Amino acid sequence: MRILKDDKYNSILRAAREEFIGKGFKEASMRSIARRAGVGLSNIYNYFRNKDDIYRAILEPIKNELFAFIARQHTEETVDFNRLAAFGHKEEIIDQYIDFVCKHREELRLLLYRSEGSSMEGFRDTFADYLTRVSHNYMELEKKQYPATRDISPFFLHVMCSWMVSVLGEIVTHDLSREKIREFFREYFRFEFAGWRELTGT
Amino acid sequence: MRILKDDKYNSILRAAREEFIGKGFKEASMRSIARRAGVGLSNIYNYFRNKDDIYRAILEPIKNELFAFIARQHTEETVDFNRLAAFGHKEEIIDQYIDFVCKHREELRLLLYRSEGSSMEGFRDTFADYLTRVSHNYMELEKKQYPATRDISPFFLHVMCSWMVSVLGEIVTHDLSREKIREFFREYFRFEFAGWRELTGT
Amino acid sequence: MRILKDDKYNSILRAAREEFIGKGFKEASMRSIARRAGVGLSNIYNYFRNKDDIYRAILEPIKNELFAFIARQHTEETVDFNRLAAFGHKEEIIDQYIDFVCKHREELRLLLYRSEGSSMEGFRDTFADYLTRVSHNYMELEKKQYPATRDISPFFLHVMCSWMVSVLGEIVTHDLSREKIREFFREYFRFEFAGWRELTGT
Amino acid sequence: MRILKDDKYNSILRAAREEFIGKGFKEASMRSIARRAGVGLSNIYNYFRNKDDIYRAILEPIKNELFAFIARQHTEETVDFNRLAAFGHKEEIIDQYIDFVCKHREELRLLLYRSEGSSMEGFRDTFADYLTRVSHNYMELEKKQYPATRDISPFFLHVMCSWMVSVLGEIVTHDLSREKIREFFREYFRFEFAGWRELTGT
DNA sequence: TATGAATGAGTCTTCATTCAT
DNA sequence: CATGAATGAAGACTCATTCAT
Repeated sequence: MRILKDDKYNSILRAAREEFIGKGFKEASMRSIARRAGVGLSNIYNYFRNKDDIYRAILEPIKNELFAFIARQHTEETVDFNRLAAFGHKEEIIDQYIDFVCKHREELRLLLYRSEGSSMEGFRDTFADYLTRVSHNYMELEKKQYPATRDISPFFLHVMCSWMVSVLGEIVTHDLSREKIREFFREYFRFEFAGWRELTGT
Repeated sequence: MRILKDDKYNSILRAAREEFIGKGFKEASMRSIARRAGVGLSNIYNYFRNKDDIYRAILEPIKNELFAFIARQHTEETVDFNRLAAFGHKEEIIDQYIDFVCKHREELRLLLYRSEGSSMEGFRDTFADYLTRVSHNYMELEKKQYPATRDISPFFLHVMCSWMVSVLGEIVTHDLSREKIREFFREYFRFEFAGWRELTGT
Repeated sequence: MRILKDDKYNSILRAAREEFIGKGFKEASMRSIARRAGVGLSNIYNYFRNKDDIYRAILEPIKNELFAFIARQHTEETVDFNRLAAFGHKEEIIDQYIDFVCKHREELRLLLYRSEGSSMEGFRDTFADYLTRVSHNYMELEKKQYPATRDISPFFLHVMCSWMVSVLGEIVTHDLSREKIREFFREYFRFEFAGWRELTGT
Repeated sequence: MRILKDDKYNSILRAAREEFIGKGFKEASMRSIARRAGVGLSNIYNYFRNKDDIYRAILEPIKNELFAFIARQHTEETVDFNRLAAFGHKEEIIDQYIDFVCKHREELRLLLYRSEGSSMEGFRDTFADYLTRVSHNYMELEKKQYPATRDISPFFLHVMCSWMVSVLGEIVTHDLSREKIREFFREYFRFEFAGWRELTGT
């Protein structure tokens, strides 16, 4: 029974994933999910409360993983003026990121662009806000160490972060090889670092 | 009759605008538009062919204006190595842009993020591609004049342009005052210019 | 004005003919007719009372011509025992018939098979009944002259006549050359005549 | 539940039958069927996929029975030159046929004349073609045994078969008693047989 | 746990016709 | 004579969810 239950649960989840990825949240249909999963439509409601519940069950883990990854980058090391540059060159970190992105390309696309109508709608903003908060903290710390660092406006910081989000969006939208992504990141970090120095005067 | 007709036409358009802005294309309902406009549902179809037709009637002008604005920036002046910087500082141009953005904030948000299901879906990409094409041409010209200019990868250029799109998105999403926007642009252009010089080696 | 009016009248008629032939009565749409005719939709109602009115304007003449043709065959000559056979061989009559059929193939198809919903629906029956009545009269006369002629049941007569209708239907449905039609009639008359003699004992 | 389900299923089917018979396929409305059946409109779609599906559920069995009957007549006996005549006189076979026709009068009328718009449209042709094919095979066999048999044109054969179809149509259209039908068949077979001999020279 | 039945509001679009001008 | 606007009902079908069993 336990096993059977898990089986169904998972097959519903798998079916829903396919359906959502294929059609986006709004267009996805419970009927169709049930059909794909080989489960009675109403039986789905024994496993999930509603459509949105399934959606979250699929995307929340990825969202958490993503957030956790970001958090880790900004906490596990001591603040370092050259961190940003360093970050750009630390291949292992980039590799982890690329791994993650490639593994969840489709879910991320879903999350970023096709969540309208669900409780995850506005994820782009949520994510950008999260990045902004984290970055802001980071900059505060940095400023304590290097008081000469010039301020940048909160909104610009926000736009920078939403840029990162859109960068993520572009990557998952285009089918780039890992090598291409790595190349891109190199350009990206050089570009960003230069701009950053210009603004902060460091 | 003429006047009456225009009245209804406009009230339908206004009602539809509100509805679309409030719910996005997919969620907007013809019934609701009719109710808002104080018009018989079927009568709408004497003015517009279908839902999408109304949608386009609202957004196509804005889209065209936007594209025209971009095109104008890239054609009416001779190629100039310092153009980008110059562009960044030409207050009048920025002012025009800000005017436009502030005037059509809501429509642009609609266009960028809530057009799924309509014939305008994928506008973010369409716009980014358009920018990419225009920018690519511009860089070709520049390279002819300054052969030393280093190449940047097409994908990076694409990401840069999709950044501009997301910048636009951020601006219309947050309720910034004109002054805030202007401030932002100043930072933006300095940042971008610095990054650009780093990459192109100029 | 008169001329102008006739122009419109005729162009509506022509447009309607195309529409009806293309879609049948039910599926044909007034809007579409108006569009084809280059006439305002509501203006049609200045020339015709309603959809059905147009339909009749197109098909009644053909129907009348057809009925008149039948009537002529059965009245203009004195009753003659060998008439049927004779009829079968009188090439000129057959030719007239073929002319008529070929000229109005499409209208006849419309009339016979696609009039559902109009006041002409049930034309197959109407026509068969008409033929039955005419034939019945004819047989009465014949019986007066040749009292030995055996009776055939009214229903059989009716079926015979509805056969003629379906023969007409088959001809207009298949794109037969005039020669093929003529050949067919020869077989048809021989067959029919033989059967007829068997039943009437003549 | 099983019983309940069957109840609803059948009441939908019954309601649909009435509706279709009353209005023909095109004019029948799902709303109206639901009303007649005392069922929620959308609930119908738990039993049938769509309008056409219901239509087929009603008519396919009758169609199959009809085709099967024809096939049986033409296969279960050895070819026999006098078969046709024999067929005409074999009362039991005619009786079966009459039974079938009387039992499904209304469905047959529906099938033959009011199926436009459904997947059964063109049944008259389908049926006539089927008869033609079967008859053609039969004649081939006969010709092998009696090489002297003269040919008749394919189109004439086709018309003969479509005559049978229209005979069927006439029978189901008029409310004849079984006795009347039987009488009619006697005449019909004598007539047909005589014509046939005339043409084939046998 | 599983199911099939049920619900009721919802979708966009088309229709023939009438009315006021 | 001509028009565009207006009407109101109708079309088939889908939706996420709940209920009884």
